[in-house]
This record gives sequence, C-alpha cells and structure tokens, in this order.
Amino acid sequence: MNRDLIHESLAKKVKRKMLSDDLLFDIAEVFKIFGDSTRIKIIYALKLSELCVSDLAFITNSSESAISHQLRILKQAKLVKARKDGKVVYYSLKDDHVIKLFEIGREHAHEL
Amino acid sequence: MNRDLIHESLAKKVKRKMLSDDLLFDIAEVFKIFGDSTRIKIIYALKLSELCVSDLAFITNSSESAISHQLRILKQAKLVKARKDGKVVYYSLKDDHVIKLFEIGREHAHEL
DNA sequence: CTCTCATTTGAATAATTGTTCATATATTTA
DNA sequence: TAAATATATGAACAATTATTCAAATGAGAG
Repeated sequence: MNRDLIHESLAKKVKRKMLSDDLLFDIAEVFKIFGDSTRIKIIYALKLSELCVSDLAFITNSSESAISHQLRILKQAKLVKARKDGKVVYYSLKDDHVIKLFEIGREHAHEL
Repeated sequence: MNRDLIHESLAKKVKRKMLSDDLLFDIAEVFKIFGDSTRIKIIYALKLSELCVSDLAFITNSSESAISHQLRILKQAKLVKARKDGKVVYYSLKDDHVIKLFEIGREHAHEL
C-alpha cells in the first residue's frame, strides 16, 4: 500500500481535489437507499399516487411488515413523508428531487 | 398479506401502471453500484482524471486489491472503461451519464 | 530467461442488510 | 370496555457484499 506512486504529481493533485470523505459517504448513502428493489418499487408507486402501507404491500407483493420497515428507512432518508388519518398512514414522495434521481437511474438502466 | 384492500380501485390502478419487476430490479441495480463509498470515491476521482489502479489506491486510501475488485464491478456495470498501456491499466468514466447521476446524488446529499 | 512491478483473482472473513414472525401500539367501532 | 384493524417494532435468520491475504497473470527491464 505504500509503494512508489506511478504518477505522483497527478495522483497528488487529484487527491487534493477530492471531496471530503464525509460528503462522499453521504452521497453513497443516498444511492444506497435507491439500491433496493422493494424501495424502488415503493418510490415508483408513490410517484403515481399517495398510498398507505397496505396499498403498497398489495402493489409490491410484499408483506405489510416489510413495507413498513422500508418506509421507515425512506422516511429517515427524507425521501418520503407521512400523513396520518385515523388508523391509516398515507405516504408520498417528499419532493421532485426524488423523481429526478429515479428517472436518471431509469434512463441508465435502459441503456444496459 | 391477503386481507381486504383499503383503497381497492386506487391500489389496483396503480398496480396496473407499475413498471415491470425486471426493469425496477435493473434500476435498483444501477443505484446499488453507486451506493458504496469506495466506488463513489473512484467515480469522483475518475471524473477528475483518467487514473491507474495504484493511483486510485493512493487517492482513496485503499489497497490496490480492493480497488481492483471494485473496478471490476464498475466495469461490468459499464460505468468505467479500461485502457492498457504496458503493465499499467488506465481507467476512465464511460460516459457523461455517470457524471450526471453522481451530480444529482451530490445535490440530494447536500440537502440533508 | 529471470526479476520486478502493476494488476487481477479466489477464498475466507466480517459486517451489513432485507425479510419474517411475533408482538406492541394506536385508533376506530361494536 | 372489548374487539378489530392498520401500522410499527424488535429479534432472529439468511443472504449479500466489501475487504484482506495469498497467490497468479502478464508485461517490461536487465
């Protein structure tokens, strides 16, 4: 790991220009949220309409518990917001940013 | 999992409009690639310059082996391309799409 | 041809993570 | 108040995955 650098000046220059580890970590975290089939399904469904947990369970063919766990993760990541009405909790996307990220991922997936 | 639907007609309508499981899976796969600190570091470094394995190891403070493993994943996902010159293999980003995705992730991370 | 160097590869390990199951909470209804 | 329903939660389990280490390629230099 500490051998001589092949392109010392270039490598050092790039290293200086790197974003902070913290920021790069946070960026990776954002993508990690999108990197799961169930969550991507939830996001796309919520792009179409505000929905409650059992709707999402039906739409994605998963259990209510699994959906609830994933919604918690999406909420913590500030990608979805919740609205409670009686026993039912309605979820929706937090902002258009989420849709934008989804669409670019979709474009790229389409290119494969 | 098979109880009555709360919003039957809405849920069925959304389910009909869902993208195919295969496509949604592929979209999640794309994001999964970006969802790792080491790979995000590699991507950002390659955004700044074409670099070889040991450059990347130095820049990201990882072992050459770890970088090589991750580069294989990035190459399989068609996010980077390789050019060999003697003993050295130079890596670079495959297209601007990668940068676009990175930048949107960065914007979102910034908002947290 | 042998030595060195850059990279790759495979197996092993450790850590993370998504789902399930059982149970808990909260709210409505009888 | 008790029963029913929608959602949430915690622990356990299985599966995935990133890194490390040792060894193998592959290419240039002596």
